[in-house]
Amino acid sequence: MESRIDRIKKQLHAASYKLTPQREATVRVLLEHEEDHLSAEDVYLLVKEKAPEIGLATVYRTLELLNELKVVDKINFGDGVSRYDLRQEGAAHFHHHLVCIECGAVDEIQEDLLDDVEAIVESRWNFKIKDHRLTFHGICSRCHMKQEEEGEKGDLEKQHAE
Amino acid sequence: MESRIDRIKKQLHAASYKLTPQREATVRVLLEHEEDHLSAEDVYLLVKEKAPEIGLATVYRTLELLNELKVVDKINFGDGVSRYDLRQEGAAHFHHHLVCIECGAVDEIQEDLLDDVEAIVESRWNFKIKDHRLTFHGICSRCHMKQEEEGEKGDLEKQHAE
DNA sequence: ATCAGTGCAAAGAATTTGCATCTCG
DNA sequence: CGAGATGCAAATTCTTTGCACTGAT
Repeated sequence: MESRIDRIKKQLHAASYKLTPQREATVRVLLEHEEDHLSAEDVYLLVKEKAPEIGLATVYRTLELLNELKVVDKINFGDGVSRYDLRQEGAAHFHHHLVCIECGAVDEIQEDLLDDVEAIVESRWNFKIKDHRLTFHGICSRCHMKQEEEGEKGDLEKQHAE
Repeated sequence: MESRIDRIKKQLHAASYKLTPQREATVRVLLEHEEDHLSAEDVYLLVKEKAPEIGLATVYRTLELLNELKVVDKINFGDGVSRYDLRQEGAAHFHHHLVCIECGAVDEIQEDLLDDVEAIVESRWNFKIKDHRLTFHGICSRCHMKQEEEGEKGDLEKQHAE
């Protein structure tokens, strides 16, 4: 069976780029941290564990390249750094994110859910959609549960607190 | 009738901030360029026309403040700079954007359209949504039309081109 | 008089670029 | 071999911060 990395290799070759050890190491890190929304610096530190000679500039150049090839998507959650997220194989569109405003966790939604909305936008605004970015900001299930626990405690403590 | 700027003034005061001339000038620029997705630098240059002594740092500080007060939303279209978009008065959620990958134009969608999707996300992922960011990337109606015109020309020119 | 707000310049952080050197195809 | 890729350091770009000063209440 053809591995994920082999297919990425082919994509590089198809666009006449070389598969250098540095690029391979970078891709492997991305594959091993698929759900982690790594920044360039994060990727750099992880790649460095296996290929210590690599430079940060190379990581930036590789991520930029992978972004062009649509192997990764560059995303920005508003915290000053770009993050790089592997695109699901065969996914027509980019997946969505749930950003928790309490704990900062970022979860992924692979389901598209936007078909209806996109149909409306395409027809009503006459806009040919090629891709999308959808992020929800709110309270994740974990923080939600935590708050409920504290809420129970809070009921008892209310008399003492300010 | 109470003006938009008066209401922003009240919001500032409610949070015990002053509406200084610099802040007022900044807000006015935002009001006058409501659809323009200005960067901090853009705002700075525009404010400078009316209040030449203002410093860039003050603009950054004001925009940050307005962002905290939810008067503006800070957005990022992936071009390295943050942009600041006035929130519609009374809008529960942030509006959406259409970014044209041909000409770079950014149009706004004030309609929410996400009610159904949000209901699904809230129940299926148990995530309490507080806000969202939705951007579509594609070809805007203007570029679309332009391309069709060129397409017609193209049919005639095809024999000559590479 | 106080204290938030300001302007300026310097600092900081993220990313890009120039260039000599190396290496994949 | 030779174009493309790399590593390093310097340069850029965007944004934040320190600090002395100003201006309202």
